[in-house]
Amino acid sequence: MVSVASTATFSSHLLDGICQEDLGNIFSMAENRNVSSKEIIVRRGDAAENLFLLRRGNVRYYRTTKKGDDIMLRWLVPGDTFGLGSLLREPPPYIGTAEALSDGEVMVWTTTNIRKLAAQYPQLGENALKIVLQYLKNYADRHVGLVSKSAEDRLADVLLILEHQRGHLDHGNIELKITNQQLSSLADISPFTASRLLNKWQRKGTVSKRRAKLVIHVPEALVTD
Amino acid sequence: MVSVASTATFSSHLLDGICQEDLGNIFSMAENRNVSSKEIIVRRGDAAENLFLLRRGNVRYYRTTKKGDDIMLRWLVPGDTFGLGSLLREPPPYIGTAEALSDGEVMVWTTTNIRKLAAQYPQLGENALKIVLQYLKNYADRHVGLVSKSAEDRLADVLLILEHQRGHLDHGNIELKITNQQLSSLADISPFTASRLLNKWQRKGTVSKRRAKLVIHVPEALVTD
DNA sequence: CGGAATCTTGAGCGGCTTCAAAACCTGTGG
DNA sequence: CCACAGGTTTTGAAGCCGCTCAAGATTCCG
Repeated sequence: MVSVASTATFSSHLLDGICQEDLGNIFSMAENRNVSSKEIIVRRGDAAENLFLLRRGNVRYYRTTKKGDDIMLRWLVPGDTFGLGSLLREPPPYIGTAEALSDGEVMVWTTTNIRKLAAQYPQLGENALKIVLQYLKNYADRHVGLVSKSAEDRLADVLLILEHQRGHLDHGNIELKITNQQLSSLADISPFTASRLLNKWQRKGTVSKRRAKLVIHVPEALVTD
Repeated sequence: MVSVASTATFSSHLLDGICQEDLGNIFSMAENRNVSSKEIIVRRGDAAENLFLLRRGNVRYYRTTKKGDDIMLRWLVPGDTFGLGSLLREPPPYIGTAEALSDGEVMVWTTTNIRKLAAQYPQLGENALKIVLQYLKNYADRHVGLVSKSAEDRLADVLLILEHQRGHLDHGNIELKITNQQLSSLADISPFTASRLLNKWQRKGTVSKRRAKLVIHVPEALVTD
């Protein structure tokens, strides 16, 4: 079957420690859905009735302030999970809105199905808890950075995280499709400051930045700690 | 038995939906420990080998920046839980440091014991996930506030949260034992700004603030949304 | 080629922080 | 009972980091 072949190379922390057979069963309960660029996948405030596993493409998970500004809570890459509230008996609202940034694919489980699976495979619940705790740590880090680091350091941190998420293939030089606007939203700075900083680094040869295209040449130069 | 009597009036989201009998079993696996003011209960970075349930007293959960400033991640009240990483097979490090702010009591489970219990009572694991997701939402809220609201609005939010945590008995006028320093650390502002704002509110009769003593007279006046 | 999105650059400014110094509270021990 | 020491709070003045705003340049794509 096609799905078996495609799952062979696929990894997600949600499925850590689950054997091939069980995976088949778990996948069979999911719907595979294609999403197109700019599509809203879930909306903040709606009940988390689905669990999503991103398989292809990028998704931004964000909230909008009363003033109308977007704050990106998370830049999602293949293997990432969202909608974990769906594992609870009474799913709480989604914390943010998920928007596809490119065409992509997601696996989708309903609350009912994922809860059945979690009962059958306790590892699933454990993985979910692990992922949420990881998210929690990420928030704490970001928060500490926001009140104690400079705009420059925060943007540098974001770049390193993005590179890391891409699964640092041999040493930088991966092209990321991301705008200054989006970078600034991840670093909690203004797009203008982001532009100035990226240019500074570009002049030093640390990065290349062109319209929605970022390449990190010398990640080491961005390490601040 | 003393413990039965004392548990009767006790509630924590960690134990939601668990019947009296099972509670007895769960409690019997815990150690009851007294903590004294200023005692460090867990330290950031150590493996989360224990699950804690606060029964009496207050605890601050915080991190320290490289510059040496403390950032309070959370103000813990009776019923609150920390060290949820202990539920995982390989406990991750504690995200912050927990320090008792007064004499108090905690229940403590070891990883081994709490995992046995979670296997026996799936509700425990579900509650844990629910709590962590709640924490996640709190972080998102705080983060959005930090980048989009004024210092004044953030401090007002903190005051309302503290009041809410105290289980808003009929309408304000509860005395909270908290310093300006601690308030400012929760609101992500400087102690000087906190002092100025609290004085302003005091002049209007909204709050009373004396050395480490806060009373909120008119919570409504603090609502910003 | 036209138009929309993205990025750049400069100048001005503003909300908080920082720093210093003093006043104030509160528990303690002589 | 008083005085002292520690922690807490106040107040003012100065400064700065990064935001805001405006205008234009650039890139991409249909």
